[in-house]
Amino acid sequence: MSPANLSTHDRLRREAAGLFSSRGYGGTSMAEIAQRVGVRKASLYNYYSSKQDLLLELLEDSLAAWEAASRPALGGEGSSEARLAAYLRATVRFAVENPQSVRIIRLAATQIGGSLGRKVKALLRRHEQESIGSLAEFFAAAVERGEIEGADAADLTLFWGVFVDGILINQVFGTAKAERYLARLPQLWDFFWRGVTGRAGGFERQP
Amino acid sequence: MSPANLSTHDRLRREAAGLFSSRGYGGTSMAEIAQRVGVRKASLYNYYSSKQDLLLELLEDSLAAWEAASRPALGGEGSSEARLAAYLRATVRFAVENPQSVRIIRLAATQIGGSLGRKVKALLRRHEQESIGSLAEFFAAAVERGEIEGADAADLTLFWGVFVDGILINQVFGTAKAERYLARLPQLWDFFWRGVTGRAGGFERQP
DNA sequence: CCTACCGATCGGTAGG
DNA sequence: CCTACCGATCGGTAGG
Repeated sequence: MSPANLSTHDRLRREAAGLFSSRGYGGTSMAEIAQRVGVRKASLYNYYSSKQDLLLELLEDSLAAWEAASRPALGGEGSSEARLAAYLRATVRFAVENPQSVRIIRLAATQIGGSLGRKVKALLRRHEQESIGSLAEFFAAAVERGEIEGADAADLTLFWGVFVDGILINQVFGTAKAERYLARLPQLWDFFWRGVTGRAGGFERQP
Repeated sequence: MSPANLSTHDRLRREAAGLFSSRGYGGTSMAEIAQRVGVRKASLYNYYSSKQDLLLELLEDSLAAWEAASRPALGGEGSSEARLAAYLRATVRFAVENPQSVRIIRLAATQIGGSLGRKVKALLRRHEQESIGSLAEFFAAAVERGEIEGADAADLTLFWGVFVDGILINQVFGTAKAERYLARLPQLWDFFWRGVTGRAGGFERQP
Protein backbone atom coordinates (compact mmCIF):
# COMPACT_ATOMS: atom_id res chain seq x y z
CA MET A 1 0.00 0.00 0.00
CA SER A 2 2.78 2.43 0.85
CA PRO A 3 4.24 4.36 -2.07
CA ALA A 4 7.71 3.37 -0.91
CA ASN A 5 6.88 -0.24 -1.71
CA LEU A 6 6.05 0.53 -5.31
CA SER A 7 8.60 0.59 -8.09
CA THR A 8 9.38 3.91 -9.72
CA HIS A 9 7.54 2.76 -12.80
CA ASP A 10 4.43 1.90 -10.78
CA ARG A 11 4.54 5.22 -8.93
CA LEU A 12 4.96 6.97 -12.26
CA ARG A 13 1.85 5.26 -13.64
CA ARG A 14 -0.13 6.08 -10.56
CA GLU A 15 0.87 9.73 -10.26
CA ALA A 16 0.48 10.35 -13.99
CA ALA A 17 -2.99 8.80 -13.96
CA GLY A 18 -3.93 10.92 -10.94
CA LEU A 19 -2.72 14.16 -12.49
CA PHE A 20 -4.12 13.53 -15.96
CA SER A 21 -7.50 12.59 -14.54
CA SER A 22 -7.76 15.62 -12.26
CA ARG A 23 -6.13 18.36 -14.36
CA GLY A 24 -6.50 17.02 -17.90
CA TYR A 25 -3.75 16.07 -20.34
CA GLY A 26 -2.78 19.60 -21.36
CA GLY A 27 -3.00 20.80 -17.78
CA THR A 28 -0.44 18.28 -16.55
CA SER A 29 3.32 18.78 -17.00
CA MET A 30 6.00 16.13 -17.03
CA ALA A 31 7.86 18.16 -14.38
CA GLU A 32 4.87 17.94 -12.06
CA ILE A 33 4.59 14.19 -12.53
CA ALA A 34 8.31 13.79 -11.86
CA GLN A 35 8.08 15.84 -8.69
CA ARG A 36 5.31 13.61 -7.30
CA VAL A 37 7.20 10.47 -8.24
CA GLY A 38 10.28 11.89 -6.57
CA VAL A 39 12.67 11.87 -9.51
CA ARG A 40 13.95 14.42 -12.02
CA LYS A 41 11.92 15.06 -15.10
CA ALA A 42 14.54 13.59 -17.43
CA SER A 43 14.26 10.23 -15.67
CA LEU A 44 10.68 9.80 -16.82
CA TYR A 45 11.98 9.36 -20.35
CA ASN A 46 13.57 6.06 -19.37
CA TYR A 47 10.04 4.64 -19.13
CA TYR A 48 8.19 6.49 -21.87
CA SER A 49 9.55 8.11 -24.96
CA SER A 50 7.06 10.97 -24.79
CA LYS A 51 4.14 12.42 -22.88
CA GLN A 52 1.84 11.14 -25.61
CA ASP A 53 3.15 7.61 -25.15
CA LEU A 54 2.53 7.85 -21.44
CA LEU A 55 -1.12 8.77 -21.95
CA LEU A 56 -1.63 6.10 -24.60
CA GLU A 57 -0.26 3.37 -22.36
CA LEU A 58 -2.41 4.49 -19.44
CA LEU A 59 -5.44 4.51 -21.70
CA GLU A 60 -4.70 1.03 -23.08
CA ASP A 61 -4.19 -0.34 -19.58
CA SER A 62 -7.43 1.24 -18.39
CA LEU A 63 -9.47 -0.15 -21.26
CA ALA A 64 -7.97 -3.62 -20.86
CA ALA A 65 -8.60 -3.64 -17.11
CA TRP A 66 -12.20 -2.54 -17.58
CA GLU A 67 -12.84 -5.24 -20.16
CA ALA A 68 -11.24 -7.90 -18.00
CA ALA A 69 -13.34 -6.87 -15.02
CA SER A 70 -16.72 -6.66 -16.72
CA ARG A 71 -16.75 -8.78 -19.85
CA PRO A 72 -16.81 -12.29 -18.31
CA ALA A 73 -20.05 -11.52 -16.46
CA LEU A 74 -22.02 -11.02 -19.66
CA GLY A 75 -21.02 -14.39 -21.07
CA GLY A 76 -21.70 -16.31 -17.87
CA GLU A 77 -24.59 -18.60 -17.08
CA GLY A 78 -28.12 -17.73 -16.07
CA SER A 79 -30.97 -15.63 -17.39
CA SER A 80 -30.49 -12.49 -19.43
CA GLU A 81 -31.40 -10.46 -16.39
CA ALA A 82 -28.90 -12.22 -14.15
CA ARG A 83 -26.08 -11.83 -16.64
CA LEU A 84 -26.80 -8.20 -17.43
CA ALA A 85 -27.11 -7.37 -13.74
CA ALA A 86 -23.80 -9.13 -13.07
CA TYR A 87 -22.20 -7.15 -15.88
CA LEU A 88 -23.49 -3.90 -14.40
CA ARG A 89 -22.32 -4.77 -10.92
CA ALA A 90 -18.87 -5.68 -12.20
CA THR A 91 -18.66 -2.38 -14.08
CA VAL A 92 -19.75 -0.29 -11.12
CA ARG A 93 -17.38 -2.14 -8.81
CA PHE A 94 -14.56 -1.52 -11.21
CA ALA A 95 -15.35 2.18 -11.15
CA VAL A 96 -15.34 2.21 -7.34
CA GLU A 97 -11.97 0.48 -7.23
CA ASN A 98 -10.39 2.20 -10.23
CA PRO A 99 -11.87 5.67 -10.52
CA GLN A 100 -8.75 6.97 -12.24
CA SER A 101 -9.09 4.42 -15.02
CA VAL A 102 -12.62 5.57 -15.71
CA ARG A 103 -11.52 9.19 -15.57
CA ILE A 104 -8.68 8.58 -18.02
CA ILE A 105 -11.05 6.91 -20.46
CA ARG A 106 -13.48 9.82 -20.18
CA LEU A 107 -10.82 12.48 -20.61
CA ALA A 108 -9.37 10.65 -23.59
CA ALA A 109 -12.83 10.57 -25.13
CA THR A 110 -13.39 14.26 -24.68
CA GLN A 111 -10.29 16.38 -24.33
CA ILE A 112 -7.64 15.46 -26.84
CA GLY A 113 -7.04 16.92 -30.28
CA GLY A 114 -4.41 16.72 -33.00
CA SER A 115 -2.43 13.61 -33.90
CA LEU A 116 -2.66 12.25 -30.36
CA GLY A 117 -6.41 12.68 -30.55
CA ARG A 118 -6.56 10.49 -33.62
CA LYS A 119 -4.63 7.66 -31.96
CA VAL A 120 -6.77 7.95 -28.86
CA LYS A 121 -9.99 7.89 -30.84
CA ALA A 122 -8.85 4.80 -32.72
CA LEU A 123 -8.27 2.96 -29.44
CA LEU A 124 -11.63 4.07 -28.07
CA ARG A 125 -13.50 3.20 -31.22
CA ARG A 126 -12.10 -0.31 -31.21
CA HIS A 127 -13.09 -0.74 -27.59
CA GLU A 128 -16.55 0.69 -28.15
CA GLN A 129 -17.22 -1.57 -31.11
CA GLU A 130 -16.34 -4.63 -29.06
CA SER A 131 -18.20 -3.51 -25.99
CA ILE A 132 -21.34 -1.95 -27.50
CA GLY A 133 -21.32 -4.59 -30.22
CA SER A 134 -21.60 -7.42 -27.72
CA LEU A 135 -24.31 -5.53 -25.84
CA ALA A 136 -26.30 -5.04 -29.03
CA GLU A 137 -26.04 -8.78 -29.69
CA PHE A 138 -27.06 -9.49 -26.14
CA PHE A 139 -30.22 -7.40 -26.39
CA ALA A 140 -31.08 -8.75 -29.83
CA ALA A 141 -30.83 -12.31 -28.46
CA ALA A 142 -32.90 -11.44 -25.39
CA VAL A 143 -35.63 -9.95 -27.59
CA GLU A 144 -35.53 -12.97 -29.89
CA ARG A 145 -35.91 -15.40 -27.01
CA GLY A 146 -38.81 -13.37 -25.64
CA GLU A 147 -37.04 -12.47 -22.40
CA ILE A 148 -37.61 -8.83 -23.28
CA GLU A 149 -40.84 -7.94 -25.08
CA GLY A 150 -42.25 -4.91 -26.76
CA ALA A 151 -38.96 -3.06 -27.17
CA ASP A 152 -36.57 -2.60 -30.05
CA ALA A 153 -33.05 -3.99 -29.57
CA ALA A 154 -31.48 -0.75 -30.82
CA ASP A 155 -33.49 1.28 -28.30
CA LEU A 156 -32.51 -1.10 -25.54
CA THR A 157 -28.86 -0.72 -26.44
CA LEU A 158 -29.25 3.06 -26.49
CA PHE A 159 -30.96 3.10 -23.10
CA TRP A 160 -28.34 0.77 -21.66
CA GLY A 161 -25.54 3.07 -22.79
CA VAL A 162 -27.33 6.03 -21.23
CA PHE A 163 -27.87 4.12 -18.00
CA VAL A 164 -24.32 2.83 -17.59
CA ASP A 165 -22.57 6.02 -18.68
CA GLY A 166 -24.82 8.04 -16.39
CA ILE A 167 -23.86 5.90 -13.42
CA LEU A 168 -20.14 5.95 -14.21
CA ILE A 169 -20.03 9.70 -14.78
CA ASN A 170 -21.79 10.41 -11.53
CA GLN A 171 -19.65 7.89 -9.71
CA VAL A 172 -16.29 9.30 -10.68
CA PHE A 173 -17.07 12.98 -11.19
CA GLY A 174 -20.15 13.61 -9.06
CA THR A 175 -20.34 15.08 -5.59
CA ALA A 176 -21.82 11.96 -3.96
CA LYS A 177 -19.49 9.18 -2.87
CA ALA A 178 -18.79 6.56 -5.54
CA GLU A 179 -19.85 3.79 -3.14
CA ARG A 180 -23.34 5.21 -3.01
CA TYR A 181 -24.03 4.03 -6.54
CA LEU A 182 -22.84 0.55 -5.65
CA ALA A 183 -25.03 0.58 -2.54
CA ARG A 184 -28.11 1.73 -4.45
CA LEU A 185 -27.51 -0.55 -7.40
CA PRO A 186 -30.44 -2.86 -6.54
CA GLN A 187 -32.82 0.12 -6.71
CA LEU A 188 -31.26 1.52 -9.87
CA TRP A 189 -31.35 -1.91 -11.44
CA ASP A 190 -35.00 -2.31 -10.54
CA PHE A 191 -35.85 0.96 -12.27
CA PHE A 192 -33.91 -0.07 -15.34
CA TRP A 193 -35.24 -3.60 -15.61
CA ARG A 194 -38.84 -2.64 -14.96
CA GLY A 195 -38.55 0.12 -17.53
CA VAL A 196 -37.28 -2.31 -20.10
CA THR A 197 -39.52 -5.30 -19.40
CA GLY A 198 -42.43 -4.03 -17.31
CA ARG A 199 -41.48 -6.61 -14.70
CA ALA A 200 -39.91 -5.96 -11.31
CA GLY A 201 -36.19 -6.60 -11.25
CA GLY A 202 -34.48 -9.02 -8.93
CA PHE A 203 -30.97 -7.84 -8.27
CA GLU A 204 -29.16 -10.60 -6.45
CA ARG A 205 -26.91 -9.21 -3.82
CA GLN A 206 -24.39 -12.04 -3.84
CA PRO A 207 -21.63 -11.81 -6.45
CA MET B 1 -24.58 33.00 -39.51
CA SER B 2 -21.35 34.05 -41.16
CA PRO B 3 -18.40 34.71 -38.84
CA ALA B 4 -17.87 38.03 -40.56
CA ASN B 5 -21.21 39.22 -39.20
CA LEU B 6 -20.22 38.55 -35.62
CA SER B 7 -18.42 41.02 -33.43
CA THR B 8 -14.88 40.24 -32.37
CA HIS B 9 -16.13 39.59 -28.86
CA ASP B 10 -18.74 37.12 -30.12
CA ARG B 11 -16.21 35.34 -32.31
CA LEU B 12 -13.85 35.22 -29.35
CA ARG B 13 -16.51 33.57 -27.20
CA ARG B 14 -17.35 31.09 -29.89
CA GLU B 15 -13.81 30.09 -30.80
CA ALA B 16 -12.71 29.89 -27.17
CA ALA B 17 -15.69 27.68 -26.33
CA GLY B 18 -14.91 25.46 -29.30
CA LEU B 19 -11.26 25.06 -28.43
CA PHE B 20 -11.76 24.58 -24.69
CA SER B 21 -14.44 21.99 -25.31
CA SER B 22 -12.41 19.99 -27.80
CA ARG B 23 -8.88 20.27 -26.41
CA GLY B 24 -9.49 21.02 -22.75
CA TYR B 25 -8.52 24.14 -20.81
CA GLY B 26 -4.83 23.34 -20.42
CA GLY B 27 -4.61 22.15 -24.00
CA THR B 28 -5.81 25.45 -25.41
CA SER B 29 -3.52 28.47 -25.78
CA MET B 30 -4.53 32.11 -25.98
CA ALA B 31 -2.44 32.39 -29.16
CA GLU B 32 -4.49 29.65 -30.80
CA ILE B 33 -7.74 31.34 -29.85
CA ALA B 34 -6.47 34.66 -31.21
CA GLN B 35 -5.46 33.06 -34.48
CA ARG B 36 -8.95 31.65 -35.03
CA VAL B 37 -10.57 34.94 -34.13
CA GLY B 38 -8.23 36.70 -36.53
CA VAL B 39 -6.53 39.09 -34.13
CA ARG B 40 -3.25 39.22 -32.25
CA LYS B 41 -3.03 37.50 -28.91
CA ALA B 42 -2.62 40.74 -26.98
CA SER B 43 -5.96 41.97 -28.27
CA LEU B 44 -7.80 39.25 -26.38
CA TYR B 45 -6.87 41.01 -23.15
CA ASN B 46 -9.15 43.89 -24.05
CA TYR B 47 -12.08 41.53 -23.41
CA TYR B 48 -10.82 39.35 -20.58
CA SER B 49 -8.16 40.07 -18.04
CA SER B 50 -6.92 36.49 -18.03
CA LYS B 51 -7.44 33.03 -19.48
CA GLN B 52 -9.09 32.02 -16.22
CA ASP B 53 -11.58 34.87 -16.51
CA LEU B 54 -12.41 33.77 -20.03
CA LEU B 55 -13.24 30.25 -18.92
CA LEU B 56 -15.25 31.46 -15.93
CA GLU B 57 -17.39 33.73 -18.07
CA LEU B 58 -18.03 30.99 -20.61
CA LEU B 59 -18.99 28.66 -17.80
CA GLU B 60 -21.35 31.17 -16.20
CA ASP B 61 -22.98 31.89 -19.55
CA SER B 62 -23.39 28.18 -20.24
CA LEU B 63 -24.97 27.47 -16.87
CA ALA B 64 -27.32 30.44 -17.16
CA ALA B 65 -28.39 29.46 -20.68
CA TRP B 66 -29.06 25.89 -19.61
CA GLU B 67 -31.15 26.99 -16.67
CA ALA B 68 -33.11 29.44 -18.78
CA ALA B 69 -33.82 26.78 -21.38
CA SER B 70 -34.90 23.97 -19.06
CA ARG B 71 -36.10 25.37 -15.75
CA PRO B 72 -39.44 26.89 -16.83
CA ALA B 73 -40.71 23.50 -18.07
CA LEU B 74 -40.56 21.92 -14.62
CA GLY B 75 -42.69 24.66 -13.06
CA GLY B 76 -45.31 24.64 -15.81
CA GLU B 77 -48.79 23.21 -15.69
CA GLY B 78 -49.93 19.63 -16.07
CA SER B 79 -49.19 16.29 -14.46
CA SER B 80 -45.86 15.37 -12.94
CA GLU B 81 -45.16 13.22 -15.96
CA ALA B 82 -45.92 15.98 -18.43
CA ARG B 83 -43.77 18.51 -16.62
CA LEU B 84 -40.84 16.17 -16.15
CA ALA B 85 -41.01 15.05 -19.77
CA ALA B 86 -41.09 18.69 -20.88
CA TYR B 87 -38.07 19.41 -18.70
CA LEU B 88 -36.19 16.51 -20.26
CA ARG B 89 -37.08 17.54 -23.78
CA ALA B 90 -35.99 21.11 -23.12
CA THR B 91 -32.68 19.86 -21.73
CA VAL B 92 -32.00 17.52 -24.64
CA ARG B 93 -32.93 20.21 -27.14
CA PHE B 94 -30.59 22.61 -25.44
CA ALA B 95 -27.78 20.07 -25.78
CA VAL B 96 -28.52 19.62 -29.49
CA GLU B 97 -28.44 23.35 -30.09
CA ASN B 98 -25.61 24.21 -27.69
CA PRO B 99 -23.27 21.23 -27.51
CA GLN B 100 -20.33 23.45 -26.62
CA SER B 101 -22.12 24.77 -23.55
CA VAL B 102 -22.67 21.25 -22.30
CA ARG B 103 -19.06 20.37 -23.09
CA ILE B 104 -17.76 23.40 -21.19
CA ILE B 105 -19.82 22.48 -18.15
CA ARG B 106 -18.54 18.91 -18.28
CA LEU B 107 -14.91 19.91 -18.70
CA ALA B 108 -15.20 22.41 -15.88
CA ALA B 109 -16.60 19.66 -13.68
CA THR B 110 -13.77 17.30 -14.43
CA GLN B 111 -10.56 18.85 -15.65
CA ILE B 112 -9.60 21.87 -13.64
CA GLY B 113 -7.38 22.06 -10.58
CA GLY B 114 -5.77 24.74 -8.44
CA SER B 115 -7.31 28.09 -7.59
CA LEU B 116 -9.29 28.18 -10.83
CA GLY B 117 -10.66 24.76 -9.95
CA ARG B 118 -12.00 26.08 -6.67
CA LYS B 119 -13.86 28.97 -8.34
CA VAL B 120 -15.23 26.63 -10.98
CA LYS B 121 -16.40 24.13 -8.39
CA ALA B 122 -18.15 26.88 -6.43
CA LEU B 123 -20.11 27.90 -9.52
CA LEU B 124 -21.01 24.31 -10.31
CA ARG B 125 -22.01 23.51 -6.74
CA ARG B 126 -24.37 26.46 -6.66
CA HIS B 127 -25.94 25.40 -9.93
CA GLU B 128 -26.22 21.78 -8.84
CA GLN B 129 -27.88 22.70 -5.57
CA GLU B 130 -30.51 24.73 -7.36
CA SER B 131 -31.03 22.21 -10.11
CA ILE B 132 -30.89 18.91 -8.19
CA GLY B 133 -32.58 20.57 -5.25
CA SER B 134 -35.66 21.45 -7.28
CA LEU B 135 -35.68 17.96 -8.79
CA ALA B 136 -35.54 16.39 -5.35
CA GLU B 137 -38.51 18.55 -4.30
CA PHE B 138 -40.31 17.61 -7.48
CA PHE B 139 -39.96 13.89 -6.83
CA ALA B 140 -40.83 14.24 -3.15
CA ALA B 141 -44.03 16.06 -4.12
CA ALA B 142 -44.89 13.48 -6.79
CA VAL B 143 -44.46 10.66 -4.26
CA GLU B 144 -46.54 12.53 -1.69
CA ARG B 145 -49.38 13.07 -4.14
CA GLY B 146 -49.28 9.40 -5.13
CA GLU B 147 -48.32 10.09 -8.75
CA ILE B 148 -45.31 7.88 -8.20
CA GLU B 149 -45.70 4.88 -5.90
CA GLY B 150 -43.42 2.35 -4.33
CA ALA B 151 -40.21 4.31 -4.82
CA ASP B 152 -38.09 6.47 -2.56
CA ALA B 153 -37.72 10.13 -3.57
CA ALA B 154 -33.94 10.00 -3.05
CA ASP B 155 -33.66 6.96 -5.33
CA LEU B 156 -35.81 8.67 -7.93
CA THR B 157 -33.56 11.72 -7.84
CA LEU B 158 -30.50 9.51 -8.16
CA PHE B 159 -31.95 7.62 -11.12
CA TRP B 160 -33.01 10.85 -12.77
CA GLY B 161 -29.49 12.25 -12.50
CA VAL B 162 -28.10 9.06 -14.01
CA PHE B 163 -30.65 9.16 -16.83
CA VAL B 164 -30.16 12.81 -17.78
CA ASP B 165 -26.38 12.84 -17.46
CA GLY B 166 -26.18 9.63 -19.46
CA ILE B 167 -28.16 11.18 -22.30
CA LEU B 168 -26.19 14.44 -22.29
CA ILE B 169 -22.81 12.72 -22.19
CA ASN B 170 -23.68 10.47 -25.09
CA GLN B 171 -25.20 13.36 -26.98
CA VAL B 172 -22.22 15.66 -26.88
CA PHE B 173 -19.32 13.20 -26.66
CA GLY B 174 -20.67 10.01 -28.19
CA THR B 175 -20.20 8.70 -31.70
CA ALA B 176 -23.89 8.80 -32.63
CA LYS B 177 -25.41 12.06 -33.83
CA ALA B 178 -26.80 14.27 -31.08
CA GLU B 179 -30.16 14.46 -32.85
CA ARG B 180 -30.60 10.73 -32.44
CA TYR B 181 -31.24 11.15 -28.73
CA LEU B 182 -33.84 13.81 -29.43
CA ALA B 183 -35.47 11.55 -32.00
CA ARG B 184 -35.54 8.55 -29.67
CA LEU B 185 -36.64 10.55 -26.65
CA PRO B 186 -40.17 9.09 -26.63
CA GLN B 187 -38.69 5.58 -26.34
CA LEU B 188 -36.13 6.59 -23.74
CA TRP B 189 -38.80 8.40 -21.78
CA ASP B 190 -41.03 5.35 -21.89
CA PHE B 191 -38.27 3.20 -20.40
CA PHE B 192 -37.64 5.76 -17.69
CA TRP B 193 -41.22 6.40 -16.74
CA ARG B 194 -42.24 2.77 -16.77
CA GLY B 195 -39.21 1.92 -14.65
CA VAL B 196 -40.19 4.53 -12.11
CA THR B 197 -43.95 4.02 -12.00
CA GLY B 198 -44.64 0.65 -13.60
CA ARG B 199 -46.95 2.44 -16.03
CA ALA B 200 -46.33 3.06 -19.71
CA GLY B 201 -45.13 6.58 -20.45
CA GLY B 202 -46.90 8.97 -22.76
CA PHE B 203 -44.37 11.31 -24.24
CA GLU B 204 -46.25 14.02 -26.05
CA ARG B 205 -44.53 14.97 -29.24
CA GLN B 206 -45.79 18.53 -29.35
CA PRO B 207 -43.71 21.12 -27.45
C1' DC C 1 18.57 7.99 -12.40
C1' DC C 2 21.31 12.43 -12.58
C1' DT C 3 23.11 17.43 -14.24
C1' DA C 4 22.87 20.54 -17.69
C1' DC C 5 20.88 22.25 -21.39
C1' DC C 6 17.91 23.17 -25.89
C1' DG C 7 14.43 25.85 -28.81
C1' DA C 8 9.64 26.77 -28.56
C1' DT C 9 5.79 28.34 -26.50
C1' DC C 10 3.24 29.78 -22.51
C1' DG C 11 0.15 33.71 -20.24
C1' DG C 12 0.51 38.31 -19.75
C1' DT C 13 2.17 43.52 -20.02
C1' DA C 14 3.79 48.19 -21.81
C1' DG C 15 2.72 51.60 -24.58
C1' DG C 16 0.61 53.34 -28.25
C1' DC D 1 -6.51 46.42 -32.06
C1' DC D 2 -1.35 46.58 -32.93
C1' DT D 3 4.12 45.81 -32.22
C1' DA D 4 7.35 44.48 -29.17
C1' DC D 5 8.61 42.35 -25.37
C1' DC D 6 8.87 39.87 -20.50
C1' DG D 7 10.11 35.86 -17.28
C1' DA D 8 8.60 31.26 -16.69
C1' DT D 9 7.74 26.93 -18.13
C1' DC D 10 6.99 23.58 -21.69
C1' DG D 11 8.45 18.71 -23.75
C1' DG D 12 12.50 16.67 -24.80
C1' DT D 13 17.81 15.53 -25.47
C1' DA D 14 22.96 14.78 -24.57
C1' DG D 15 25.91 12.47 -22.04
C1' DG D 16 27.11 10.22 -18.27
